[in-house]
Amino acid sequence: MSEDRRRAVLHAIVEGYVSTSEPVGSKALADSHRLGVSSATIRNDMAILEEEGLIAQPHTSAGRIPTDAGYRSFVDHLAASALQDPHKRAIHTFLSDAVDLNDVVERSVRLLSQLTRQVAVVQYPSLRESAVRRVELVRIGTDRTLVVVVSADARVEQSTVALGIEPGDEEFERVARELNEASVGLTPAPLAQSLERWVTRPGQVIWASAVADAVVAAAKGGTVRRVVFAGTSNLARAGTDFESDAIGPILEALEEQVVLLRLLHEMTGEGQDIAVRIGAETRTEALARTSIVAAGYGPVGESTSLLGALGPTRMDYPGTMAAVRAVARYLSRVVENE
Amino acid sequence: MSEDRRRAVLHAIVEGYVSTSEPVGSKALADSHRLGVSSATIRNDMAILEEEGLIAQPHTSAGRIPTDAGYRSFVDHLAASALQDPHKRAIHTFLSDAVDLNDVVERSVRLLSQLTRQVAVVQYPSLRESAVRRVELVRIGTDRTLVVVVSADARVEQSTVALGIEPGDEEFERVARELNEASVGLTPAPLAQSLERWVTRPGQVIWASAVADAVVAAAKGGTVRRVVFAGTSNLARAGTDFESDAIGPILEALEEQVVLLRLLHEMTGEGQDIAVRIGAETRTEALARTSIVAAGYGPVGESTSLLGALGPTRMDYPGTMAAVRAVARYLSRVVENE
DNA sequence: ATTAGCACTCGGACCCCACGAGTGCCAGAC
DNA sequence: GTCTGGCACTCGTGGGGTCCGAGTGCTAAT
Repeated sequence: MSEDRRRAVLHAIVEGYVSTSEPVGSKALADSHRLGVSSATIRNDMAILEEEGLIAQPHTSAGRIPTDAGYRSFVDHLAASALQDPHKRAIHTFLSDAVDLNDVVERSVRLLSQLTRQVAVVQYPSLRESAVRRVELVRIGTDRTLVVVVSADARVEQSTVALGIEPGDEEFERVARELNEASVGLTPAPLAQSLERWVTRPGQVIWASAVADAVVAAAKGGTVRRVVFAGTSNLARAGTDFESDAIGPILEALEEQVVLLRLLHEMTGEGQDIAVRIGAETRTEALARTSIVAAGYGPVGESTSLLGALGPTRMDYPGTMAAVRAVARYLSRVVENE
Repeated sequence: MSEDRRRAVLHAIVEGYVSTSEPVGSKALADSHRLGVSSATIRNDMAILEEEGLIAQPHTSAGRIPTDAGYRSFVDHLAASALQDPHKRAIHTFLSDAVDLNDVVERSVRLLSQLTRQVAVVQYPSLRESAVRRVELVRIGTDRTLVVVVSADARVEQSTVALGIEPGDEEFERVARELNEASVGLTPAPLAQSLERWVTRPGQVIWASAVADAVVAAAKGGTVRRVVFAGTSNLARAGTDFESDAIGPILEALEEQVVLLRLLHEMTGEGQDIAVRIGAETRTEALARTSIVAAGYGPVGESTSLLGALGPTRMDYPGTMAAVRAVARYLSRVVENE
């Protein structure tokens, strides 16, 4: 059956093009990849692959390069490959002595960018719902206050609130105390109810609701779901065939966190443990020549946050996927324990 | 005296080259810049400027471009120019509704990158010494704890500490209470003494010193002095004459925060309100073709933190300096009030 | 179904040359 | 002494033409 060989040819083309970044011809394939057939046969297969839209030739007298669809077929028929041992060790030593959540995320993103030699992206984890441990009000100026919420799972959220009026010190202290009494030990849902009651108490100060809203928001953990990235220099590395005018839009898209977030979010709706978007599949003008490999991570069962790697369409998919998978797995474990 | 005119010629060359990114010739200068002299005279001046090492020609039959020394002379003889009004308004609207310190820094760095159309860099502010308002211990796992220090000036620092043993709940609560008693209301210096006494109390638990160290460190505000940047896409913008292989090293240098920190630090040791490093003056291989404009900011009198803009040597120095100065000033005021 | 052979295509490298921007210098004017 | 007009010279850029060879598609043979 030539079906299998055609797939082998496609694989060989992808691998060849990825490693050399030059179109690969039928002769080169016949020589190096010991497929057991002659170049003429390969040419026939190539003609079919081209008809199917999986490969293309930049110009008549050149070899073939994979199309987006070609890469797609390649990754779809890829068996999960394991990460190399030295890399595994790197993950361990790199992440094991992180001091807090920020640090974990920061280290992860750097690590991932080094392993993949691509741009790495890590979304801050959304920890699961947990009870409020303490609420702290700190006065700023005369009519504003900082609200700090410490949750039982060691998260600290803060935000500032404008009070509208200038409460006396005594009133301020009293409200802070009452607020704690109404909040401590509660998870978001009951917390919201409890504070609702607290705010509507007869004689309650008018700035209570502003503060209560801030506490609820902080407890939901949800301020903004930030994304950090690292390894942008890999975009300009020799071997990535980006022109300098192609790099600009990519960097813009990265800084435009909204775009990334939307994209990552779309990608995990799909159920698999790891998702790949190739070229135009990103449906983003600036990223038309890039691919993204993303995986979810988080406590077992609910992988609620995302991380991934972004690089040229012509990337090492197996290696990148292995690295992303490995880091996601490790990070899940870390988040679990925190 | 031709001295003045030579300087005018240099200025004109810098301005011309900055705006067109093409070497400027004597004829073009005579025509456009109405210096009142003919191209021949300008040629003579150019010959002298070239001897002085302020300008150079890429090849024999091309115009002149400024050397690093030329730019240096240009900025040294620059009168401080004011920022355009619309930009001033932009600063105000952009920064006025930031919610917390993180947000302020984040917004500042974006703003600065937009104003200058360069890569903007902002170092996190080091707030002045202030008293500890509250210390919170939150248990993580069995033998680790999160230490949260809230200071009177609305800063929140956190770090995790390994305890070495697994204290009982009751012991844990007691230590937390005592720790607060020994800490609240103190500024770093007396705090250190107080905690020293506390740790050496007879019968004190052995993990007290680890926690105390963390509190002192947090109170000093000093964890890590992070640097954030934005606008990296400006490096690849059309008009910056960076090749894509020049961009890589620059991005690397940016991610390598150490390099930036050292550089920024060097720059403010010099006393002026604003410092400029041009090309090779950065003494950093990767940044040989870039310039940095930096200013300190912080509470009046002590501008302890830094921000700046980084771009190609061929940058708009007056505009960039005005923007950096303006943002630094505004940020100082914000930090002052927080 | 595979292979050997062959004519054909076309992009890239190379060379050559003309063009013109820009220079340096000199002799003359103010 | 300073500036200017003029002129010969330099050299990088870009257009046009040619050659080369990698790689192809097709056909006939196995």
